[in-house]
Amino acid sequence: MPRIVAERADILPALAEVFREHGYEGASLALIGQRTGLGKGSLYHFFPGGKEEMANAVLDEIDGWFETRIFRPLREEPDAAAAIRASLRDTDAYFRSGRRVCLVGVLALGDVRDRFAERIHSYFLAWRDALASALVRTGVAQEMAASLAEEAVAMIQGALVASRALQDSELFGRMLNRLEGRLLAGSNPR
Amino acid sequence: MPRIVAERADILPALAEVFREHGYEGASLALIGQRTGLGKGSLYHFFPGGKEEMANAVLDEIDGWFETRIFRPLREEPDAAAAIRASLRDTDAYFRSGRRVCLVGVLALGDVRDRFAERIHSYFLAWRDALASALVRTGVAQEMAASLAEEAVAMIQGALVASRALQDSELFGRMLNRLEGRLLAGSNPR
DNA sequence: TCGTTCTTGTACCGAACGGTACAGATTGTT
DNA sequence: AACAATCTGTACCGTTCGGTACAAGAACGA
Repeated sequence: MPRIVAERADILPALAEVFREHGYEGASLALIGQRTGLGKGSLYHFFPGGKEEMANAVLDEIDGWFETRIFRPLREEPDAAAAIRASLRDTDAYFRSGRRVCLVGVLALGDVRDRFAERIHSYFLAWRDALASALVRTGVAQEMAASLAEEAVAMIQGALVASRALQDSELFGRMLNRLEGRLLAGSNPR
Repeated sequence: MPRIVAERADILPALAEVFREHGYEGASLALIGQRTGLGKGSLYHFFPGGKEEMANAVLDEIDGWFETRIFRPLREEPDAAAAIRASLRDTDAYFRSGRRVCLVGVLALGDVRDRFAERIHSYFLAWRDALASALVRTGVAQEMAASLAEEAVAMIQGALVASRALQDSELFGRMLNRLEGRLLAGSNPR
């Protein structure tokens, strides 16, 4: 029997895409096997806990990506306005201008929300608070920053839904641009 | 065999709730039967086309509700600002302040999007255009109205995702209030 | 009272589901 | 060369899936 994959991290991207496209329940083991190129044997070797462990591994990777690429810069970057601009650019790239969906958002809407409630909660919380922190550092008042951040997080999720529903590939970009304008309205222009 | 339901319209509300809570694929016939109180025999008597026909019937009802309660008033009500305010109030009531989810939005994110693509598309289009029409009548320029309307529709969807993700029962209301402020910024106060 | 039509519960179908068991192939170490 | 550890394909488990078939009960006009 030939070896194909050395580490389970190697298949996480494919795994994530399956969950994104089909949701937790819609991602059958047959589909996962097909898209990752691994049989059930291998899948259960890497993920003894089955689908739930697979989903958690994917969520781990997503958490890690957003933490290093989005959340931490927003919290720590000295030039907060630049960090906000960069985070919106990275967000656009990550979601492929709306062609890709947010797995955490999908899980939040589905009936598996309770199973992953804590992870979903902390992901959204981290995003909102990191953005609020950056806004405060651009000179926005605490309360206003919290409102704007909450709005921004919802806007991004809503833009993903709307861009798919309206099948408008440019809607996501438009929305992010307007969002940038509103978030940085008080700070100096680039 | 006792008769329970006279018309299939009688079970649409329960049917809609099952689809909302579990998505299209997650709504199994067993679950539907349990929640509607009907056996498979009755379900297939009322909906010979199976689940797909059930979902379409639910979407029909949703379309109808929004058309009469939200879209038409937005397009036709002489006092456009009042119509916008009323539509946001009705939206809050319909989605139970975020505790209820938008079935059309859920379908848009899932892998069944293609099967219902046209209905999803026209629902979002109708909402956006009706709102834009009302905004124009309050004195907002055409282009600005289109932007605001697009933003509002996305915001509502995003607020549903965020309120569930953050498990914050007041988020949806806050968001609608801010939305009302932005949409009616140019018109006379109530 | 008798059919006829409408409605319903139940048994059942093949397929697909998530998950398990395990033998055999590959690999690295000795 | 021989060994254990690692990996993987396949067959199989019980359950649930969407959907079909159908007999029997209720309603109702004749």
